[in-house]
Formats: sequence, structure tokens, C-alpha cells
Amino acid sequence: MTRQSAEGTHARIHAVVRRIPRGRVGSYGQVARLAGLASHARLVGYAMAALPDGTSVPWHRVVNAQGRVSARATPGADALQRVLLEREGIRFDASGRIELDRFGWRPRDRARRDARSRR
DNA sequence: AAACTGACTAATA
DNA sequence: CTATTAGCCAGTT
Repeated sequence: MTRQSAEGTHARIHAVVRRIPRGRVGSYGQVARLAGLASHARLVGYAMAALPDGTSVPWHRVVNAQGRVSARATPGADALQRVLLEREGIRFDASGRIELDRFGWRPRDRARRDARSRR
């Protein structure tokens, strides 16, 4: 984090991430698009990295387009993210991937949660 | 101001 | 299915 340079875009990104409901995950590209920053998927990652500890922004609900937790510089941080997600009921397959068909966030989402997803 | 970096993605192989 | 490549562009140095 630095100055106020990124504050504007970061704020928009954070606002979108805050809208991701518990038990769901959004992708960097998706968040960028919703924040009005199409093609700025990487900025979403930077905005996450800039978040302070104890932030109210649910950063852990943002994963990459493959449904995997992106590796980052800080060792162990990815493991923490996974734990936080599992705690919300999100499941990972043997290769560490999340089924986005089931857990992917959809802003217009219709309550398909009562269907039979999660567990 | 120029170069480098990267919590990304979609397209290829 | 996984691995590699090229495109991306704000943020950081």
C-alpha cells in the first residue's frame, strides 16, 4: 500500500468484494468487471494485498478463474484462505479446486441454495 | 519518466 | 486434464 494513488480503484474493488456472500467465491476477473474495471483482474489482487490485517473485507472469497486459491508471496497465506473458505462450507476437491458451478458467486443469484448445494 | 512486477485470464499446445 | 504463452495494465520502484 502506498499513497492515495490506488485508493479510488481499491475502494471500488473492496466494495464489490464486500458483497460476496458467505459460502460463495468470486474470481478476480469477475470482481474487476463488477467494479467497473474490466480487464483489471490483477488490480483486484493488488487491492487485496493492500488490505490491512483484520479488515472487514472478505478477501478470502476471491479466488482465481480456475477455482483455485492463487499462490502469493507470503507462505501460508494461501493455506489460511483455504481454511477460511472451508469454514464457510466451501469444499475443495482433491486437487485443491473449488467447483465454481456450485460455489461461484452470482450477483443476480436466485436462491438455488435450498436446492441441494453446499454441505 | 522508464522499467519491472504481478493474490489474473484466456488461448494454445 | 495440466503446462506454457502472450496479453494485460495499474501500481511500485
